[in-house]
Amino acid sequence: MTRTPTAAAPLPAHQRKIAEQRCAEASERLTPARLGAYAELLASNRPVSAYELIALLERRQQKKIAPLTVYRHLDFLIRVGLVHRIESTQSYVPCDHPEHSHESQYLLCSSCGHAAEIESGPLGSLLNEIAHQQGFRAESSVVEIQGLCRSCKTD
Amino acid sequence: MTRTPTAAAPLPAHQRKIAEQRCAEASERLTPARLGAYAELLASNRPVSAYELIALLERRQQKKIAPLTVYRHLDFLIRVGLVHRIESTQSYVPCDHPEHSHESQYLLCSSCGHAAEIESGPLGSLLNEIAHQQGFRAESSVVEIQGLCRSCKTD
DNA sequence: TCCCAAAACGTAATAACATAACATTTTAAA
DNA sequence: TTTAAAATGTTATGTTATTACGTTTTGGGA
Repeated sequence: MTRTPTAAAPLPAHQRKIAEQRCAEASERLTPARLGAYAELLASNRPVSAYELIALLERRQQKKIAPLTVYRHLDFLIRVGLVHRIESTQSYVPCDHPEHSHESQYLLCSSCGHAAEIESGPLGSLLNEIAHQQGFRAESSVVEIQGLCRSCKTD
Repeated sequence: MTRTPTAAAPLPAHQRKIAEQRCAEASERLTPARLGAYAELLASNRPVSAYELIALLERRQQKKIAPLTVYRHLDFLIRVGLVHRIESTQSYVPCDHPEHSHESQYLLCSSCGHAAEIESGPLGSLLNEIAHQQGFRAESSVVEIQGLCRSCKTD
């Protein structure tokens, strides 16, 4: 029995539901192409560059995709809070906790490439406090810690 | 009385001395070209992109400069701790406190473009603590807070 | 002083990342 | 069902950064 080629990376129902919720909240449309890009990011278990994502999607869909197309989808996914951009490596990663929007804060392993999201209330508070002390109105923030994750440390 | 064109941006003696100290500590050579790039960054009072820096240096020196040249000088200046790279805007800024090496932590004004370095012991401690809790060996870190500075907030 | 290896620099080409400009299609709401 | 906004398609181009390779400069040891 033959199977038609997979048209998109599998997207667990749970993740799909959250994606739909976030888009509804933001009054944004979750189109198949956007969902496809999100699913592909989820299928990679590490941050990927925009051009890597293009290659993955082209392989999956067996057709050419323009860079602009993927950049638009990434902009969208970031806008609704499903994806974060890793500034120090110019790559993109699905948010680990997309239920609610939040700042991009990561531990980045330089050996295995894994990006672990930081969940720290005190960190957010401290950043706000620092900005406030300087008379600065913070609108967004980025924290990226480079190093070796627990697994790679021992190698 | 005519003057020869300025060959390099003026570099205050104080800054020059610190640059020499940092290079000595790092056993690195402070060449005229490296010093020229540093002086030009100091002369701009905001982060500049690598290609903006090329344009500034070309105008100053009245000659073509290859991108690689400037990237090498930037790598050097970052290596010895005189310059920081702003990851979220892909630009470069002289360190406000180059006396000692430290992580890159900035308040970035999206209106006037000013980059104000954050001096916060607690922030560094908290980042170390967070990494340590996760079994992560931190090697470097970046903090960038985007928003409006005190002056621009009121506009 | 001269030799030599390492560091710095020069040149050209190209890779990698991102957006502009403009036409067409899809969608959801009036 | 019309229609205006959103999304997408296509092409070109702008911006950022590196690779490959050859030459020059530098500083320390024979």
